[in-house]
Amino acid sequence: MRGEDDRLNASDSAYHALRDEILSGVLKPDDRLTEVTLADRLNMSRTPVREAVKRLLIEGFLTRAPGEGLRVTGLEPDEVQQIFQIRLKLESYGARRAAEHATPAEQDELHRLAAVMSGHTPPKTDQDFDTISEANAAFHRTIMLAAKSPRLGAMMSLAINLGLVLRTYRMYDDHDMIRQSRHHHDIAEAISARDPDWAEAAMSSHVLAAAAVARAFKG
Amino acid sequence: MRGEDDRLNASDSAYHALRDEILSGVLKPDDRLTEVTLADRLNMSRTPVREAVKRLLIEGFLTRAPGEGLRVTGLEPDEVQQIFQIRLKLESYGARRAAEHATPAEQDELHRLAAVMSGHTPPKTDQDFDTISEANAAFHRTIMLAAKSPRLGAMMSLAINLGLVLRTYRMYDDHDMIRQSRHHHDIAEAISARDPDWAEAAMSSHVLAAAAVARAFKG
DNA sequence: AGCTACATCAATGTATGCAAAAGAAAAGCC
DNA sequence: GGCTTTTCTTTTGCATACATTGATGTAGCT
Repeated sequence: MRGEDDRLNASDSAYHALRDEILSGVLKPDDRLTEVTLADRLNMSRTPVREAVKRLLIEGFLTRAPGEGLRVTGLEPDEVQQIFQIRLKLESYGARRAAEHATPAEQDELHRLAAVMSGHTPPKTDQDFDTISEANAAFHRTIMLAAKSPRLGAMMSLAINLGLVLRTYRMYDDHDMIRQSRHHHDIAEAISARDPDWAEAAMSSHVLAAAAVARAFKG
Repeated sequence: MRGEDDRLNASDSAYHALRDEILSGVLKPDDRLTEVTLADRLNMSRTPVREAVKRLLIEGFLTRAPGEGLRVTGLEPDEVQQIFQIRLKLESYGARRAAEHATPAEQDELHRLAAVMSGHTPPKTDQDFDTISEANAAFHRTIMLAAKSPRLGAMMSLAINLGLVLRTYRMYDDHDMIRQSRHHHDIAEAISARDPDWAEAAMSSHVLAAAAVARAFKG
């Protein structure tokens, strides 16, 4: 899943490149951008850049000033918590539905991913971090698929994109990551037990814990 | 807000045209489409159609079959209820935030819109229907604005688009519409009272009532 | 006859050129 | 000198041509 930018089409790689630059802070809030500028920077024509920009506009990462160009949307401190609130509601609903609709294969996959995560937790190397990060993303994606709701899927992918703002795992210390890993096991078990209430509560707890970490984090 | 298709750019009007055709059933689920076909039908080039299609893909109204073209996404009966569940969670959160952040002007606007609705309820003419429908949309949009959260706004606009599936007001009888109108007054009052719990509960009640109507509706 | 390889076609992806809208700056008018 | 008008520039919107990809079918070989 990494280093395959070549295999992606230009439109998608433009989208990811821009989003990463926004999230990582290379493009700072209130920076003025223009489609041609971006196309030059990414060595491609305006067309794919345009598509990427349009998507980022819809998702709220960019805003277009009428006659002036594009601006990176600033992220108020309060907004991080709002994003967690939205994820809380959508993901806990997703977990509930997953408990109702997950196939055996999906249940196994969730347990496997949870095991991968705990196997590398607490992380010792950057490699561990990458593995965990990927397994984490796959875990949540699998739950979304198991929820068997294309519409919810569309919403969640947006919310998860927003959630990427917090991909800075530097916020998490060892204790936090161990807890997070345990939560994933809880969620997988709740889904295997086909217990929607448990799955919803476990996911809520998981998201709220992450929100608390983010709230406590300074710097 | 009506009859101004001319003032919209091609890309947006393509989006609305296609979405309306999907929602109204002109384009039926599993219909096979192609970008050129659509461009011809709408008398424009592929470029704006492409943008519209991409957005509809993101929103889940269309899906792209790898080597085959585009398909209109079918709407399982269960999915209508799922959409209501999503709206329930997002809109009640929006109402909560609106109660915390609405300006006096926004509060007045909500009361005004609620009054417009009840003034035309129960509707006697198609004109009344249009007025109500518009005031209803404006009401929910105002709450979204009052919530003062661009990210939530992005999510809600997606959810509200999904909610358009239910714009068929034919489901509602007079009794339902009177109740709906009363709910809007409740919500406006809760927000004016700056009572987040009340606002959230009132909005939940409102959405769940609509979900119940949809569930009971056959044909 | 069955399989492989190549040709062909349909659909999407990308580049580029031109048109239109919106601001900003400069020139003319009062 | 201040205000209006015009033009120039910047940025986005749209169309068209070309490239690429993947599917289908057909011919040739075994």
